[in-house]
Amino acid sequence: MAPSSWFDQASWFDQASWFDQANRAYQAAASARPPSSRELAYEHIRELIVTGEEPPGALLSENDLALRLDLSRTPVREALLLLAQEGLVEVRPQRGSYVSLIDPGMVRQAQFIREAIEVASLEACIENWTPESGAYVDRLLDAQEACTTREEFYPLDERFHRALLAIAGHASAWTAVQSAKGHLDRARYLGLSGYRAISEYAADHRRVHEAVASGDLATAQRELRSHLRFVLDDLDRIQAARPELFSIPAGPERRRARPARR
Amino acid sequence: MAPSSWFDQASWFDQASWFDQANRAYQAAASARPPSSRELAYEHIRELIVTGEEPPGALLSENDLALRLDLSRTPVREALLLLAQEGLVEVRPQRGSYVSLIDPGMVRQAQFIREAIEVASLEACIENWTPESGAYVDRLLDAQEACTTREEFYPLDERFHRALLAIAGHASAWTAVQSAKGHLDRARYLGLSGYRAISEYAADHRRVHEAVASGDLATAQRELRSHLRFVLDDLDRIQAARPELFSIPAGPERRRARPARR
DNA sequence: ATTCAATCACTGCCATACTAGTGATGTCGA
DNA sequence: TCGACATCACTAGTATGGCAGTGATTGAAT
Repeated sequence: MAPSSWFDQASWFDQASWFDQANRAYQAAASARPPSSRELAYEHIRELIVTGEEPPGALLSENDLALRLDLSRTPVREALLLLAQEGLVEVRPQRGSYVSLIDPGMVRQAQFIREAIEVASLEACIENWTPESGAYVDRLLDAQEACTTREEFYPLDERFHRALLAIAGHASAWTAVQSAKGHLDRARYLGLSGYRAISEYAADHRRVHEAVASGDLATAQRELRSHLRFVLDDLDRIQAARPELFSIPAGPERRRARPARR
Repeated sequence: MAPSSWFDQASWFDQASWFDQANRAYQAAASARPPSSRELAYEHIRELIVTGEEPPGALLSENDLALRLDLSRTPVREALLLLAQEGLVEVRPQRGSYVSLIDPGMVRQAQFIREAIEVASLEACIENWTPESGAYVDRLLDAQEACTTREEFYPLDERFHRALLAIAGHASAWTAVQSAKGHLDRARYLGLSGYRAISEYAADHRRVHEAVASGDLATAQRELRSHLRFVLDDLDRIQAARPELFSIPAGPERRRARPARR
């Protein structure tokens, strides 16, 4: 196998004739110009949050982040603003910006939105199904089944779900899914040790794929729905294990030690 | 009738015992502190765009807006950033910020997302249905049927859809709906003279209400779906009538005359 | 008349300075 | 010992200035 051949962006777009124009344009625009400081800050901070490196409740000081990223406060601040709109950061005026505590209600909402969009897209997905898209997804699933670590699997997982939307012609709905997904991914990273094996997720994907390929809408919807809902099981376990990360019991706590005076 | 008694925010929240905590908290936080300059700028500019006062393609200069709103560029800039993420503004680095041209694909996506979320919420809506919520919606519909102008109707329309989500326990999904709704509302404002009368929209609402109240999920879904899809018909008519507002044919044009030199 | 390069007014991007608000800490008085 | 209060370090919010990129205008050269 040559795993990188269908893994890298170029081949993805070469083969992806059904990928809609909006997505191409977005990629083109993004690659034409070096990423702005704001984009760098956004990506960096989002990564910190989603992977749990900055856990829920942690203080995200504009000044501190600006120093760490070697930027001025302005782009950092704008990144935090976007993350706040996404719900991953809570800005308390004149007090501080914090990594949002995990609000179980919020996660369920995110789950609801994601499920609503992805399940609803299956109908168009089946209509637009072609041998090419089938072959693409098939290769994606082969790769997933060969994965052993989450780090390998997660990008492919994301690509699978994104591909279904793209095939349905709703690629730009991915933005909405993604902003919901931030909350879900954060829960997944915390529930890491994996109550459910990667192989099972891949098997879920395979079942959805087969149902879509055979035009069985009801089965596809059922399989996708149950696949997406596993996150919620994780959620309960995580909350039982680490209640301090959740918003119900307590307010945010200061995590970072106060820096020494100059 | 005492129209203002169920129209104002206070009574809405007093009666809305099923309204979720997130929403209360949001309202409380919003009312506790006077709105920030950024929020003012955001609301103001969004209003300009959605109502069509600044038509698609219009230049929105940070400097110009800052002068008009008597603010510094920072809050204006941040408002534009949020609007850009929402898709209502297109920022072209070093060139200018423009009111997004109406992208029919984008509107369809917004429609798809909105429909997916609202239709999916009906199931929980029926489960959670109570006499109180029924009575609230009923009064809302009475008020809608008494409306004669769009200005009266639109807020009530929004409240109806929001109430269905709230009853379903998915009130916070409204955020996602709303950001999609910006695009749809813009289309509605342009298609103004109303190919479809307000009374018909109100009648749609009534049918959805009755189906939900009687627990007829399938009918409720069908009615809501067709109700939401009428926007798309408008869309085609508007595009035929005013193609210059759409993104397919041409690039953005300068609308504002260049100011005289000093 | 046409081409092409210099110019320039304008843009958004980023850095920096200043402000007002907040809450913990330390101090003073009972 | 304990409580009220002044202080102060730190926060995000806002204002402003300098920058580099962009594209239309201009005017000279062909």
